[in-house]
Formats: sequence, structure tokens, C-alpha cells
Amino acid sequence: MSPAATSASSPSSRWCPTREQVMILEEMYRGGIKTPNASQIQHITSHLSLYGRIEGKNVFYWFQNHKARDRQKLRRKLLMHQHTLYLQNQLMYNQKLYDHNQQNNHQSHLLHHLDSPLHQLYQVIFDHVSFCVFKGRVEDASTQLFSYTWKADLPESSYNTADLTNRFRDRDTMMKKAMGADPTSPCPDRTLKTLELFPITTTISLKDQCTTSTKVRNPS
Amino acid sequence: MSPAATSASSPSSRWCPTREQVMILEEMYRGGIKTPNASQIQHITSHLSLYGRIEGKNVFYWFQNHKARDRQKLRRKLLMHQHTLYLQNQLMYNQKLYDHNQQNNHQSHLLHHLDSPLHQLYQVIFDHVSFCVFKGRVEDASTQLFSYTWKADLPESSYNTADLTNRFRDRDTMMKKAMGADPTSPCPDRTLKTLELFPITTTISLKDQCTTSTKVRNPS
DNA sequence: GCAAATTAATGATTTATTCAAG
DNA sequence: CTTGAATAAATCATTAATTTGC
Repeated sequence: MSPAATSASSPSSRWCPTREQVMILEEMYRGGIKTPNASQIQHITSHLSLYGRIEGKNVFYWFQNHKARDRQKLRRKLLMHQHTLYLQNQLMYNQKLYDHNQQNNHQSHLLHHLDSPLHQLYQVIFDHVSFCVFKGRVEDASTQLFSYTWKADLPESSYNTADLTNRFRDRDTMMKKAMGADPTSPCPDRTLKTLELFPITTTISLKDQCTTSTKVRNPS
Repeated sequence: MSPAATSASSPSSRWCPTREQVMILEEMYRGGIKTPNASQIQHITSHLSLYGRIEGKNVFYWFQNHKARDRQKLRRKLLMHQHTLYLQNQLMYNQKLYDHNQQNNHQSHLLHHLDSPLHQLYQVIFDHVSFCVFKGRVEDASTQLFSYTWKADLPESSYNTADLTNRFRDRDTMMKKAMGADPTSPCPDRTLKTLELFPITTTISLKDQCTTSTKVRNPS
């Protein structure tokens, strides 16, 4: 498949690692070598040169990229996990609301609430941040939020939302960590059905890297 | 004053550029050298070694840092500018609202609006992002927004906000770029007084970097 | 004045993101 | 789409300014 093993047939512009080289590198990575220092790189290079043409910088870049993409995968997983919790929470809330309305026989209440401006605004901002983060441009997420503003026309009618206003006056109690919610026991007094959109069994700790930090670099 | 010129007095762990070295480097930077390649770095290093001990990597890092911090300053300026526009917009809106209520002799309307849940929610998120950005930890701004969720209790009364709901149904029209608003002519049909909290005469274009990109690096 | 304590600058690394070859 | 290569952003760490209490 890949022309990696055909050594010195065509002057390739970049290093094409052979199957054995990749296997050995991955083995070393799993073995704990995350950021090899200069002498380690020398050693690895001379070892891997038995299986094909290779330079020191190839080894350097390989470990750098491998570590970075490992972390990237972890972050994406964590993000998905939080997104799951958010959705669970949202579904739970809507379900609770629905049940409440069923009790009171007000069928229109649920839809009315889901279209409420608060809910929509939250959704817009959440979606925006989600998109930016999943796009990979983290900084834009906050930068662009700055550049948006809310320019509604003059309200022709009064708000009649004094109850909501009072409920949201304290900012600390207004927003709560979604992480704090335990998805396994969504509601103690009522069993709610929530769709399982994503697996929520990820047990991730970003700090499990042992990062044997070494300080070798020779840029000039 | 500064002991920068005293060369080789104490074994410093990091390079302390002399006054002349910094002057020359800044001159070169202004002259258009943003990311020198290996040969340029060699040349600059040998030139600057006349004024004090210096290595190639020092030159490499100096240009890297200088360019990055230049961009950083620009971004921060732009952020402040957008924040200014946001505040202007907010003030204009409140002023307009106030005028409108004055006409209709409803003194309580303004305060009612400022306490409205929409306004408060926007404020909370904006403040949060602002704080994170100005604290310098850009990533946290979006990451933490994920971990917050909105868990209100069941509303005991109906919302009565159908008008707002309809107004905000289309997300693209709901939020508009603050940049689009021209602060010099805030309201065509009425002259409004707006406090000038920040200078808004910044004319920034992030794309004025000529970045003579060169591809030389020798890590191993 | 003058050090201890803070804060701001900035040199050096590490990490994240982008580009482009295959 | 994967991944080597390169660049840019973020972070760490040390030094210089600056403040503060004496």
C-alpha cells in the first residue's frame, strides 16, 4: 500500500516511516517515552536506521506530534463527555417540565418554555462556543462573543417576568456546574427517561502524562 | 541604571541583551525582519556578538517572542475596541429605551428591563468571558462555559413573552456584529448622549504583518 | 534611602494549530 | 484522511522595575 518501505527509489520530500519503524516508535511511546532528549533521539535514530532512512528530526517530530494528537483525542473525548452531561441535564429539565405540565394539564407550556428567549439565547451562545471549540479555534470562541451584541428593537409590551428576574438575580446560583449533576440518578423523586446520545462512561484524567521533560533544542 | 551592559560579571542562567543589541534587533524588526531564517540568524548573531555574548538561539527566540507579543498587543487593543463598541451599543439601547419610556410616562420600565433575565444572562456570560480573556487564559473562557448549565426550577407561572420569542427566532438576526454599528452616528432620528468610557478611535488591521515566512529549523 | 515584597517584562520551553504531501 | 513539517500560541521561569513599610 504505502511506498514507505521502498527506500531510496524516489527522492521524497518528507520522511515516510516504515511499518517496523512506526511499530517500534509506538512501542517506545507506550513504554513511557513521551519527549525524548537529544541523546535518546540519537539512539533511537541510529536504531531505526536499520529499517529505513531516517533522521533525528524525524524522530523528534514524531514524538511531538504523537503526544499532541494523543492529548487532542483526550480533550475531544472530555468535551463530548461534558456535552453529554449538558444534554442529559437539558433533557432531564424538559422531561421534568413536561411531567409538571402533564399534571397541570397545560399542554402548551412545554413548547412555550422551549421557545422562551432565555432558552434560545443560551442555546445560541452554547452552540457558538461549541462550534468554535470543535473547529479547533479556541480563541475565536471568546473573541467573537465579544463582537456580538444584542440589539433588539424597543419592546412594545411590558415583560411580566418579575418571577424570573428574582430567580436569576444571584449570578452564582443562576449557573451551576453541569459536572456536578450525576447522570446515573437524574431525579430522586421521579424516574425519567433520557435518551443516551453519547456514551457517558468516559473516565478521563488529563494529568496522567508523566512528561519526562527534557531541555534540549538547537534552533540555529 | 540597569546593569544590562555589564557583561560576564555573573553566570546568568539566561541571556541578558545589552542596550545596543536590543536597539539593533528592534531596528531590524521594524525594517521588516519578522522571522529570520537560519542564515539570517547566523549573520545577526555574529554581528551582535560585537556588543556582548549572544547565541543563535537567543536571536531566534527574540524574534519569535517579539512578533508574538506584537500580535498580542494588537489583539488586546482590538478586544478593547470591541468592548467599547459593545458598551456604546448597550448605553445607546438603554438611552433609547429610557427616551421611549419618558414619552410614554412609564418611569419603571427602564429598571424593569435592566433586570430582565435576558439582559442579566447576557451580562453574566459577557462578564465571564471578559474576565477570562483579560486574565490571559483564553481557553478557559470557552471551556468553562461548557461546564456551566442553566438549571432553573420549574416556572410556576407562564412566560407571556411571545413577542420576544418571535423576535429572536432567527438566530442570525438575533445577534449582530457590534462592529457593524457606527458609534459616530448612533441614532439617525434622535441625538443620544453616550458616555465615552474608552477611546474608540483605534483603526486596527491585524493583517498588516508582512511575515517573510522562511522554513528553516534544525531541531536535532 | 533601602531592602523585602509585588508586579511587570521578557527569555526560554512546551503545547496547540495549521499547512501540505501522499 | 493520515501525518510529517512548520508556525503560532500559551506557558513557565527568571530578571528588572516598582511599591511599600520602616
